Amino acid sequence: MKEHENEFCEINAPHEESVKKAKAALLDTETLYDVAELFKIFGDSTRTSILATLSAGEMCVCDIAEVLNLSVSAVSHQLRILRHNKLVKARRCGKEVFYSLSDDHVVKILETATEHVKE
Amino acid sequence: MKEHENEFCEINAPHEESVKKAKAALLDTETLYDVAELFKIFGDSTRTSILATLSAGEMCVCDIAEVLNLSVSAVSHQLRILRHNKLVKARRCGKEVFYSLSDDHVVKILETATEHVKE
DNA sequence: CTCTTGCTTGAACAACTGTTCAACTGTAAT
DNA sequence: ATTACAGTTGAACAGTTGTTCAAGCAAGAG
Repeated sequence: MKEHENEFCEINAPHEESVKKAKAALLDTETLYDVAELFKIFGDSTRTSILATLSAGEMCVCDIAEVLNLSVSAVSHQLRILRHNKLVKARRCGKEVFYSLSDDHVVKILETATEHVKE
Repeated sequence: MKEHENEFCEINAPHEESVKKAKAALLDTETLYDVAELFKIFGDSTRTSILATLSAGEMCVCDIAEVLNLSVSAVSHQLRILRHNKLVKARRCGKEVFYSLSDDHVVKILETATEHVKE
């Protein structure tokens, strides 16, 4: 990110205009970073599986692990990430902790992507 | 993924039903994997930046690098990934290679996520 | 209190990812 | 043919990520 100062396309002017336009239209770095960060959360099949499972309704950690054939620890670790990113919310009830989707957006995003994948 | 065979919630029946229901409603593993795979592509700020840049129109590698202040090599590597996942398409014109979004879906997905991030 | 169960957490480790660097290909101009 | 430029590619490296394991915490039962 430092030694390409002189690497302009030296061919023609149209490029300069194009570059200028693109730079102006570009979202701010922070927003792009946040968007990528959001996608990163969805970019793991364990997490998407957990989210898909929770779209059927509230469920405790142990049952999620059972449904997905994962260790309780692995599920808990991923739920922590989902929790911190406000994609799921937790509700303690005695010894159990029930998790559910914190937002309808989540379902929508998943559905859209699923459609896209299925073509 | 092997020593949690006996880790059922041993409290009550409702859980069993819940588990059964969730298992039935769950998308097949392959679809979930593909969805996660798609999100993984979007889950890197360099790639989302490239896609956002290309949403302004066709552009050559050198110019993308210029807009985003990245090395040509780094951009090329990421474009390769985007190309293989059919998110962008390439068009050679003399010495230059122009890239563009291969699908309006891409823009839509990015826009939706951006809205979500901006709350 | 102690014991058990449901869940969480930190450390360790392996697997993966993105960038850089250097070498290379393809195209056009001299 | 030689040179220059636009872009690609493979290897190497550092940084990140997800799982497992073991230890711990919280809450109800005895």
